[in-house]
Amino acid sequence: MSLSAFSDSSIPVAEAERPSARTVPKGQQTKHAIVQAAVTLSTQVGLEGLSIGSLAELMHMSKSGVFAHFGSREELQISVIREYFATFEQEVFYSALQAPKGLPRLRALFDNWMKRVAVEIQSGCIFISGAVEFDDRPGPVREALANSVQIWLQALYRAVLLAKDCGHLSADADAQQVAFEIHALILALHYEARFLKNPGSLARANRGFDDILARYGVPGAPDFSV
Amino acid sequence: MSLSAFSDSSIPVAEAERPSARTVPKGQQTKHAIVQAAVTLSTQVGLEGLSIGSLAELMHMSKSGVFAHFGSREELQISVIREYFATFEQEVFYSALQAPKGLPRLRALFDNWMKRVAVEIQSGCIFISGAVEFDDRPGPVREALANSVQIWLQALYRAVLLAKDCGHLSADADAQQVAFEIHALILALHYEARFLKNPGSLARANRGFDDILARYGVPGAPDFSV
DNA sequence: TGCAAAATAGCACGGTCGTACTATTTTGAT
DNA sequence: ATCAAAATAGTACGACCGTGCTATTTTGCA
Repeated sequence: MSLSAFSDSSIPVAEAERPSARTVPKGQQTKHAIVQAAVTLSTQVGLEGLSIGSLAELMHMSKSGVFAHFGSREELQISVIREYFATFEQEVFYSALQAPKGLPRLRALFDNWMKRVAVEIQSGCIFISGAVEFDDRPGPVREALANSVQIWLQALYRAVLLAKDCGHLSADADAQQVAFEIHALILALHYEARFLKNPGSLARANRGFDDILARYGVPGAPDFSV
Repeated sequence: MSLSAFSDSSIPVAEAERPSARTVPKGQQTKHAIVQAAVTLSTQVGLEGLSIGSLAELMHMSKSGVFAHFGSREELQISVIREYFATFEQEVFYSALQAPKGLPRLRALFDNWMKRVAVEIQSGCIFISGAVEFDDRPGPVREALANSVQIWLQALYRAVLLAKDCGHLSADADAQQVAFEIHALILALHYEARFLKNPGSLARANRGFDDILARYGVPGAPDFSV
C-alpha cells in the first residue's frame, strides 16, 4: 500500500544506504550496519549492557532478524570489538605513521589517542569498560578484548623503542616504563573527566606527557619541548 | 526436631557469630553481615552484577529476607559503597596518619594504597568498576560513588600540599598534577595487572611514584630517594 | 519472470531480575 | 511465660533476557 512509502522509519537503515559496490550481498550490508550501531550502543552501555532487543529496536528490526546474523550474543560482542579496534587502529595508529619516525611519531600517536579519548569522555570507551566487565570472566570475548588492547599497547611500546633508536629519547629510558606511564595518563584522564567530571583533566594528561618527554627527551631532538 | 541441630548450613551466618555487644538488635547484626557479603560479592561482579538473589543464596537467606533490610536495590548498593569506603578510609588514609607529616606520610598513603590494589588485582575494586558502570547513569548510587572517590582524591591532594608546605616537595610543584599522576599510576596498575595480567606492573607503578618524587622532591628531605 | 536461497519476522520457552504482598517465625522487653 | 514488634520466609507478578523453532518476505541469479 502507498502509505508504506512514507513510513521511512520502518525501513531497515541499510536499505536506505547507497549500494555502492554491487555484488556485495544485502545481508552483509545490514550486518555491517548492525555492528556499527552495536558499537555506538556499546560505548554507552558497555558490552555487557548491549542487548539484542535494544539493538533490534535501534535498527528497526526484529530481535530474531538481528540475532540471525551472529548466532549468539558472544559473537555479536566479538564483532563489536573487532570493529571498534579497526577504527581505533585507523584513527590512532595508521594515521600517525605519516609523522616522521621517532619522537614526532610518538607524539602523533599520543595526540591521536588524546583526540579519541576527548570524544570518548562523552560517549565511553569499550577498551576501558570492557576491561572492567571481563577482567574476571574467561572466554572468547575476554580474549578478543585483551588481544586488541595488547596489540595496541605493543604498538605504543614499539613507538617508544623507535624514538630511542632515533636518539630522540635517552638511551637509558625504560621503554616499558614510558609506555606504562603514557597509558596511565590516558586512563586517569578517562576516569577523572568522564566519571568525576573534573575540569582540567585534559590539560593534566597533556602536561604529564610533556613531562615524560622532558624527563627522557634528548635536547636538540625534533619536536622537543613544544 | 533434633536433626536440625546438625544442619548448620541452614542457619544464617550472623547467628553463629559472637553477640559481642548486647543491646544491639539482631536485625542490625544480620544487616551488617549482609553488607559485608555484598561488598565481597560486588568487588567480584561489580555493583551492577550484584543481585539480591545471589546475595540471599550466599547468606543462606530468602530473597525477601535480604530485601527487607534495604527496601530497594539502590539502597543496598549505597550501603555497599559506604562500607567499602569506610574500610578504604581506615586501611589507606587513617593508618597513614601515623607517619610524620610531609613526604613520609605521602609515601605511606601511596604504599597503603598499593597494598590494597595488590589485593584487588585478584578481587576487584568497586571504585574502578563502579566508575565504569555509573559514569553515564545519574542517580543516588552514582552520587555516593563519586562522592567517596572525590573525598579520597582530595585527601591525597592535601597530602601533596602538606608535603610542599613542609618543604619536602619543590614549591613550584603543581599539587593537582602530582595527585593526578599518582592516581594515574594506580589505575594503570589495576588495568594492566588485573585485566591484561601483565607481569611487572606492580614494579612499574612503584617506580613511577619514585620518579615523581625524584622530579619534585627536594634533596635532604626525609625519606628522599629510597 | 520464475524460483531456490537468503534474509527477516513471529512466536514461545525457560530463566533471572527487582519488588509488592501476605504469612510465618523469632526476638526481647515486661 | 506472654505478646506485640521485628525479622524472615513464601509466593506471585511483570519485565527483560538469549535463543530455538517455524513462517514469511526479500533477494538476485537463471
